[in-house]
Amino acid sequence: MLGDKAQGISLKVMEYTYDDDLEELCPVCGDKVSGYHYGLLTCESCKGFFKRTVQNNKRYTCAENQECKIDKTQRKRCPFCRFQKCLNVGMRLEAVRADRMRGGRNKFGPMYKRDRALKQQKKALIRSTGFKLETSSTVTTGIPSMPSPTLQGDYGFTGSLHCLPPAAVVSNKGLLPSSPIPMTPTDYEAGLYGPPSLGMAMQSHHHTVPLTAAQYQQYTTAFSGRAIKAECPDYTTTSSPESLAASYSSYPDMYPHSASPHQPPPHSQLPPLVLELLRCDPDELAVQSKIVAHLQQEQSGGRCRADKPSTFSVMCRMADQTLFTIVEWARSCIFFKELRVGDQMKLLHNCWSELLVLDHIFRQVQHGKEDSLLLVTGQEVELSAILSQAEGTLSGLVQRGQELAGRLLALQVDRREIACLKFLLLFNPNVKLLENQAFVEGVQEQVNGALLEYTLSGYPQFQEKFCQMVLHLTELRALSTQAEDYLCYMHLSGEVPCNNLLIEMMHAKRACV
DNA sequence: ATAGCCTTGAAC
DNA sequence: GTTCAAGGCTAT
Repeated sequence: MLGDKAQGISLKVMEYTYDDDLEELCPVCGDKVSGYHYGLLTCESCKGFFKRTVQNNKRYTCAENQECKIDKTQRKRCPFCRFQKCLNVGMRLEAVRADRMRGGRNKFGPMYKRDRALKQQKKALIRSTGFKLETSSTVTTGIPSMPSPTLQGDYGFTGSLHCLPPAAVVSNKGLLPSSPIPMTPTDYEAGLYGPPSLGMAMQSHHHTVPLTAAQYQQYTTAFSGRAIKAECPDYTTTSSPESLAASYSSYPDMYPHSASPHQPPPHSQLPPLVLELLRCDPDELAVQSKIVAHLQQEQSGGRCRADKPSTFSVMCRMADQTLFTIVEWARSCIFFKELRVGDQMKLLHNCWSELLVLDHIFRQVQHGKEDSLLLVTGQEVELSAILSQAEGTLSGLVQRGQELAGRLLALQVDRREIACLKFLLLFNPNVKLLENQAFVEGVQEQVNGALLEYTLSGYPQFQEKFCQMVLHLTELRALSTQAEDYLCYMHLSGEVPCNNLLIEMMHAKRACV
């Protein structure tokens, strides 16, 4: 068997053997793989199913618990769970063409090629060592790892993430749908390649199905057990102020914030714009589940270089994935999606680190514990563990973040306000060379107005709240600049994992300043 | 609606 | 010219 393989390789020279790929099983249903489809190797039927679903904008419901087993024999039974699984394993909506153009190649081509090369490499390594990579520790990395007994359990993605502390998995919105991704028995690693780069994500806007907010919600809903959409009126993405006003009068308060004991203002006090911005927010559990799934795949597949990735590199990958969800969020946002791609990129290049830091900070606000961090994966890590092992600059950054989180917690900043702050960071009128400067300024003003109105009516006992929050944005910006500098330094020292959207953003930003 | 097979066409 | 991942077609 091993001999046959080796011969196959030598005969086919260095060209990858297509048959090797086809040996794999479809990550959705376990059927025979027929090639790369919409981002990864899948079978013909799941390819067709995914295409039909996206093209025809189908909406399914699950008659059970949204956790139906999907295999070759049962895949027809629950299209909801099948589609959920398609998304969870990483099939890409963007690869379904909006214009239905046939033939040709898309932007995923190089990714497929890279994935093939990686698989090939890995197979060669397995052949030469006789082991599966997961159990071999022959290859080491130049990256100094920072092992810590307290951290290993939390950071180690080597096992499944069953080690998630229950408290961390439970959020204010419900439960994470059991184990995010049951990996197939084969060492499936379609998630190895990272998310498409920003350029790619942006370009795909022109040629593929743009992710509208409504679709986004539909898809994110598919991830989580909890349906946002089911709880709120279904209006289209370009809702008029009237329809907004009409719908929010009967709106349930779907975003209770858990961080503070303060009762958030009733929904009747929400300015329509605040409500709309809130609606753009992705479901945090959906995001969490997606990122966990991705990291898990990366971990199980990408073990070529190190058998225990360093804490820093794991953090980078988390941040990288978070950044990808932030880009996705922006792309689906009201106002933002009206902009030309050039402006979108300029705005994102300007504020990516601020959004990333705000995301982290608000997670800590919701977490509400001074002495531990809640990661985007839902894992909880003792602050002392981080501070004791992280190098000085990183410790400083973490602490500075904790201080800011503490101040926002004291301010009782709620989810609605964060939704506004994100827009204020995104629509920064100081960004140079914008094609549509006036529009960006207009959005900034509108959001400012809505936020002010919201804080005044929602927290009348606290007239200063708006000013305080905006002041904190200054500290947030300073913090994110410091974080960027640190990332740059680490990048130059060669300690940041490659193919990283973080680095791409950093370069893009530095190039245009 | 599903899934196997067919056609198409940009990248190589 | 070849590849192979898109979309299309059509029995089941």
